[in-house]
This record gives sequence, C-alpha cells and structure tokens, in this order.
Amino acid sequence: MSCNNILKAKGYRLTPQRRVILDILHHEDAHLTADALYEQVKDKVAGVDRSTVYRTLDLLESLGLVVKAEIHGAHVYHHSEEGHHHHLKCRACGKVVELPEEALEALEKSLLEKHGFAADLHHHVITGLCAECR
Amino acid sequence: MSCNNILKAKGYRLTPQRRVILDILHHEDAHLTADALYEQVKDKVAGVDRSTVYRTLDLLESLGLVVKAEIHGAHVYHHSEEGHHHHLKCRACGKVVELPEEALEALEKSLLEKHGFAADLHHHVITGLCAECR
DNA sequence: ATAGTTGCAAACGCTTTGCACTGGC
DNA sequence: GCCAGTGCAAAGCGTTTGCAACTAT
Repeated sequence: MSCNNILKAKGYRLTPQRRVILDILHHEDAHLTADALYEQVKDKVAGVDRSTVYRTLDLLESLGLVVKAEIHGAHVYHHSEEGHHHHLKCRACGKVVELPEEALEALEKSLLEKHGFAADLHHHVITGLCAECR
Repeated sequence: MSCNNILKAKGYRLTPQRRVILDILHHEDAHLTADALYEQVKDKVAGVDRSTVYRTLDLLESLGLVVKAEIHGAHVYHHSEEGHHHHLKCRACGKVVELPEEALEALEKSLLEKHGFAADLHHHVITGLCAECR
C-alpha cells in the first residue's frame, strides 16, 4: 500500500503539502534534515511553513513511514520502505557508508541473550574513520 | 595525574568553579546533563552561570577529561577515567544499563576487517527495550 | 601585571505551540 | 459543513556569544 493510501486509511488528509513531502522523501536517497526538506518543499508549494514540515514529519514518523535518526546532534529523516540498514559515518571526511542489516545481527542476538535487551538496531549510525581517512 | 594538574600543566587556571565541576563529575556515577550539573554547581558556588558550566564542559571535553554522549537528543557528560563502556537505554522505562567495552569488540573488529572502517565504539548508546519492559 | 576566566545579558538555531483561517473529505 | 490541517507569529529550549569586570598565576 502506498503512503498516500496509508494516510487516507487512517483518516488523515492528503494535502498538497503532504503529497510534496512524501514525494521528496521517496525520490531522495539521502538522509534529509528538516531544514533541507523544507528548502525543497518551499520550491514546490508556495508559502509552506517550517512548522508544517515538522508536523508532517512527526506524523509520518508516528505512522512508521519515516525513520528519524541522529547524526552528530542533527536529526535526519529517511523514508522507511527500503529495508533496514545502518550507516558508517566518517568523522574526518563526513562520508556516509551504508551497511547492510546483517552486520549488526550478531550483536543484536548477543544483547538479547546476555542482557535480555531487545535493541532497536534498525537504523543505527556509527561514527569513526573510513578507510581513506585512517 | 589528577585533572587539576592536567589543567595547570596546560596553562589553564584552577578556579573555584572548575574545582567544583570536576569534583561533582568525579563523585557522580550517572551521566549528567549540562543542566543537572549546573543545578549541583549552583549549590556550591553562589552565582555561577550556565555559560560557565558549558564552557568548562567544552574545555574538559577538549582535554579528553570528559566524554560527551547523546541519549535521545539530550547531551550527557561523563568523566572519562573509568574506562570505556557502552549503554543500553530502554525506550519504555528510560532505564540505562551499563555494558562493558568487550560487548562491542567483535563488531568493531568486523567493521575494520570487512569495511576498513575504524569505528569510534567507546561510549556508545543503544536504544531498545529492557528485559522488564519487553 | 596580564592573560585566562567569569557573570551578565542578549542572541542563537532548531523546534514547538496557540490561534484563527482554510480546504479536504 | 465539519474538523483536520495550515500559515503566521510568538515562545520555547538548550546552547553560544560579546563584553566589561575580575582573579589566579
């Protein structure tokens, strides 16, 4: 089911602003900050307000359509359809490398077995130095 | 060498404010927010300002005497003498469980071998559900 | 003496809020 | 027509800054 239909099915309205925000999030691979998203929305919908972007992101996150993560104190948003994965962020060059979900499965399992802790390791960001910057 | 001496050795002054802040950080096991630290400092030094707490934390962090971490968008500070460790934070009850450094060593090693990525896994926070809240 | 350090007050950046108006359903 | 959703403006929060006064060395 498309995001649009999920919204409707839950009784939320499909406004032009939400349409555009969903559209951008789907065509954008990067992890957008609220501000970067606002800058793009602004070009397509005249007069949008930042608060609308924030409110929409909150809504989409609560519906599980968007994932919110944190990279160095900055909040980044990402649509959640493409399967879970993780990120390696280089603290020197800033490059972000994708990491498949399997990379953290062993850790997830051991935390559950040894500590009874069900970790949310679905969209994790790990900082460090990449191969080129070491 | 004590923190006090490290400060002096680098040409920084040992003011009453810094003395108190260092004292609290050493006698406090928890991870303090800047605000929580300020509240404690306030009781010992009349008229301290928040900016002094922030400036001192920045200084101590830059000297490596204090570690700054992030839990759900809140910055927490922690003195760095007690060896590296990690945290499991329960998203339901908020409880924070300590995790020994070894728990992430296997992951660190595999990231280095498979991706050439030297991860900063020294004070990591993992969110999830603890044993009681699952 | 003199640079490092402080308190004050003001500004900051990001995010949230209250409100009356608008527009999707 | 109803009520969810919007733009606007203002406030909120944690943090940073410029500056004149102070003080540890």
